[in-house]
Amino acid sequence: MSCSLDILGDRWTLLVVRDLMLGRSRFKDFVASPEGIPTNILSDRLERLVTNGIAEQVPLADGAKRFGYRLTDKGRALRPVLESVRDWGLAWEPGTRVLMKPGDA
Amino acid sequence: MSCSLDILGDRWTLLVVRDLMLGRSRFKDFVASPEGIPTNILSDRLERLVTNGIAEQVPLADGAKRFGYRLTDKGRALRPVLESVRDWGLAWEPGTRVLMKPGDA
DNA sequence: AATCATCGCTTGCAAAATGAAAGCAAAATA
DNA sequence: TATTTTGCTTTCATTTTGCAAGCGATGATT
Repeated sequence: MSCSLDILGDRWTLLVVRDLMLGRSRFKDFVASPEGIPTNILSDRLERLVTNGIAEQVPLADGAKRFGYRLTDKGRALRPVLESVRDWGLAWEPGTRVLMKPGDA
Repeated sequence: MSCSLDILGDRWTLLVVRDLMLGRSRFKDFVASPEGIPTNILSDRLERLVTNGIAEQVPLADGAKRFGYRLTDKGRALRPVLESVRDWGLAWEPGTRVLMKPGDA
């Protein structure tokens, strides 16, 4: 648990993972999410996700020079964590709404 | 998710919840956990857990003047979160060991 | 081809959170 | 009563956060 929380234990990391799980892959998409992550934090979190093997960089389109981000298997394995956090919020925190639906990506 | 992470999204909160789930209730017990939480942080986290309705204070023994902490229903509802985080760590982070076993408390 | 807007960051800086250590009064223990 | 333990609080240096501005490279437009 402690090791997991060294990686996941902050306000932003799991939100980025959620966006990745929803299929978003580009910097601007993460920035556009309703929570409004600061760009320097996003840079740092993406870098950490990559170094921790949770996400990886991929070329965006054929021959494009930009890159996007995508979850690895290790990253996709976080789905139960995201779902349990979401479900707990829905059940116990009033005014919580769903951004990630059960069947996504 | 964002609302949940406002409460749970840091390195220590879920570790304290885990200790509570294991039945620990006293300040010194949380301090004695192997992760070594600083006492000022522990104070702050216990206070937040109480104000967020995840834990509550209870008299320790009959007529004692000390108080301990205990999970509320809302706090106990975090079990799936703890378990999914633990399971992910076990599966994907090498060198992770189990402190909280499936059948506890 | 030239211009312009967008993208994916980085930098600077103030404010907040963290962590180590020491201190301390009330409670428990001897 | 004397001593130790407990449950914190305080202090302060360091790190992290968050906002804003800036900036070169890419992509789109004309």
